[in-house]
Amino acid sequence: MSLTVSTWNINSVRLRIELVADFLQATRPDVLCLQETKCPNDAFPQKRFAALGYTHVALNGQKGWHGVAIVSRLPFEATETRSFCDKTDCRHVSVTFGAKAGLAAPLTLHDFYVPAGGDVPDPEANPKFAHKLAFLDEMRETAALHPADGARAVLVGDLNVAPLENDVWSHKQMLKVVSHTPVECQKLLAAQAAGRWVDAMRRHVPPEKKLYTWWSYRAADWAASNRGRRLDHVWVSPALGDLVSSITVTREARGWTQPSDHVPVTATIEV
DNA sequence: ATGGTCGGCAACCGA
Repeated sequence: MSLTVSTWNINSVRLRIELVADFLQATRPDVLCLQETKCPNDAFPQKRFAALGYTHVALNGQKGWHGVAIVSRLPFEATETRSFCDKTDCRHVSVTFGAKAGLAAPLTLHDFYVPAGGDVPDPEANPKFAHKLAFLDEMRETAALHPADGARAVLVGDLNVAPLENDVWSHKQMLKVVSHTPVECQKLLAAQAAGRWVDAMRRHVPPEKKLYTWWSYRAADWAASNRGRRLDHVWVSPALGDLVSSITVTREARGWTQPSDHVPVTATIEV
């Protein structure tokens, strides 16, 4: 069977619930992972998702900012949230699919929202950048993010780092801009390598080609200037490396009315 | 070289 998983930094799920509904009705992924829900769990628009067929929900939200959520048409065997850097920030939720979803073997899905890191790329001067680097180090060291041989796992989310040269509009001009500094890129790639994760988006779009999932709100004309970054990612364990049959970046979502600055990324996995 | 825009929540902070 095919499993379709979408990831989208929605920048307030309550403000943009109609955009989410439109996307779900058009794309019908089995699972949608959201970041920056900016919504406490008791205020999450769960009924709206249920009406769209997404009756299974795993939440890790808080008031005002951050927050992640997984909504699914398929039931979970288990859900989990993890905290990083000894903070209460809501930046991770994971679910495991299994027999209840019709899978012969379990599959774990992690949804991440990595700290943005502020403006100054110096951990001495900027505690937010220090937090981002520590978060990436902890991702690298976390045993739960090192799938065992043969295990089926997917890691998606807004990782807030565009690690490759063609993940940004200008590698040279972005070298000192938070999200593409060498230290962040190296730490993100180290976390990826430590878990033996496969970058599924770059399996489908060669690294020579520009690929973006985010465009700043500050551009006068985001589409014309096209100064994008690939901040959102889909990683799969080696067991799934050859089983991702499609990757779709819904670029047009950036042009919808009152959009998020991120667009959805959808992966189809032959499980 | 600089400033440009959002969202939450009610001042600015975080992105």
